[in-house]
Amino acid sequence: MKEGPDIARVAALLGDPARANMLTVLMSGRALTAAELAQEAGVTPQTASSHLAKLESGQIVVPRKQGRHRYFTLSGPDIVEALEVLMGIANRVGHNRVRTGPKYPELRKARVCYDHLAGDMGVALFDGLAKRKLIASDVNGVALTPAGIDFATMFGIDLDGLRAKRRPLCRECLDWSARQSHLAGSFGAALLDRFYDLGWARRVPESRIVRFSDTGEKSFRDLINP
Amino acid sequence: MKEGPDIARVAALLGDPARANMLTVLMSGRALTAAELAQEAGVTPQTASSHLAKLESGQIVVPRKQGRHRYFTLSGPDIVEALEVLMGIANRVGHNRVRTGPKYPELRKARVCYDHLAGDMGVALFDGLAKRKLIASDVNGVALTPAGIDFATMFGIDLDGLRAKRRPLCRECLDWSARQSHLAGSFGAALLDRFYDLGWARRVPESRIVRFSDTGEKSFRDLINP
DNA sequence: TTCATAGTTCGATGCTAATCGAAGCATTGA
DNA sequence: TCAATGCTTCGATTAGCATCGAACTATGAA
Repeated sequence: MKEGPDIARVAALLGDPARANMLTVLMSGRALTAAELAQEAGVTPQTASSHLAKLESGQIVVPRKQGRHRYFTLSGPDIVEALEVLMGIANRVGHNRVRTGPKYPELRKARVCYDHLAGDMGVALFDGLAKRKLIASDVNGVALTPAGIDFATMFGIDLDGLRAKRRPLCRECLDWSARQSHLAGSFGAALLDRFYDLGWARRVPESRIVRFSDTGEKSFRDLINP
Repeated sequence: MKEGPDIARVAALLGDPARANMLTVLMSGRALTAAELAQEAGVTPQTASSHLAKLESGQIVVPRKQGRHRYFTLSGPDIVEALEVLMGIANRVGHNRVRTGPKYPELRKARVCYDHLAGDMGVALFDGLAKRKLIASDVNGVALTPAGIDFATMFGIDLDGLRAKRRPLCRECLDWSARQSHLAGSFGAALLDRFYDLGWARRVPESRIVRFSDTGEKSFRDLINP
């Protein structure tokens, strides 16, 4: 008997097309109902129920009841990270499900990864913050520098409020499409919320795509490369 | 039909106990034969052959023939990263295969992750280098600072030789046991080789455990926290 | 040349898991 | 109170996959 973590059990939970579809759509960070997940997965509610029971038992998703609705979310950012890494591998080895249309390039450009910005613009954000020395390495991956703290305050982000949460301010997340890192963590999430608030970007409904306006993208570029 | 990378196919490849055992042992960075992998996986050579064919077809492992032996290695560092992330999840959700004995704590303390140091000491290494400002964030995660370049030279590492290789000098790798990052990349690998050369540490045969001598561990602690 | 070893292929077996129709339970709205 | 909706459970069906004994192929040593 081998010792250590049983990765086969976790991987097997992710390794079914229906469950993978559910988890992928949950990467948007939004809670979804069992019926919605069934539809996204392309299976009947009975089948979806069976899959969700497995995911819940394996602590991959967390349920929450509200009347007769049952909402599900991913159980932690490590699930998002696993899915991103697996997407990167699938992309490299050519296991892609391709449908002609504009959405795929848009997903690569800017999308939500759980609650923060991913895609080429997410990577550019990370790069720009590092180049401006607003973030730097530490044992948790990345942390805000003193200059970064000033910047956050000037940019309208309540750092004290973020620190009150039980999650790291900054965390590095591997971006499958760019094969580089973007910024996760509560600060990363707050930045994306701020872009929404400023009107620079908005979520495309029923999708993980984040669409920047022309002026929003210009402001974004100015922010990371003044 | 959903567009994008087909993570279910990749995850399914990892989601079989026999295949997961093979991949885990390949995380040591060494090439292993089909017979060795069969033994590690606890299956017959026929079964191992079948599994290896799937892993090869899915570009998870790369084969190399040498006489009548067929050696296998992991196809890239992203596979290592995927396995580490899955181990982290398995650890968090309690999917552990536990065997009483000394090895598990030793695996957590110091082990090889493909070709670099992982475990608590790997995380301490990362932390120490960051605190000494020898590494810093950049778009690829981490990079050597100018002070870090000086340090590497003084420590006996041929950076020019490393740069000649087609892989990043520094890369961040999530450590499942510590839930923090350790240092991968060619520089990370060179550091571990240097620890071996200096006699500070050695590989435990047939295992991923890296065992530091008492004086070696003291030198290591002095290095990261002078 | 012959024998031993490494590894693969073939075919059979058995098990697991995904699927859904039918039925049932819990909750909400009329 | 009753009907509608969301969701789960039950049971049957089917497909896929892991397993290994037997046989085969390729390579190396005697």
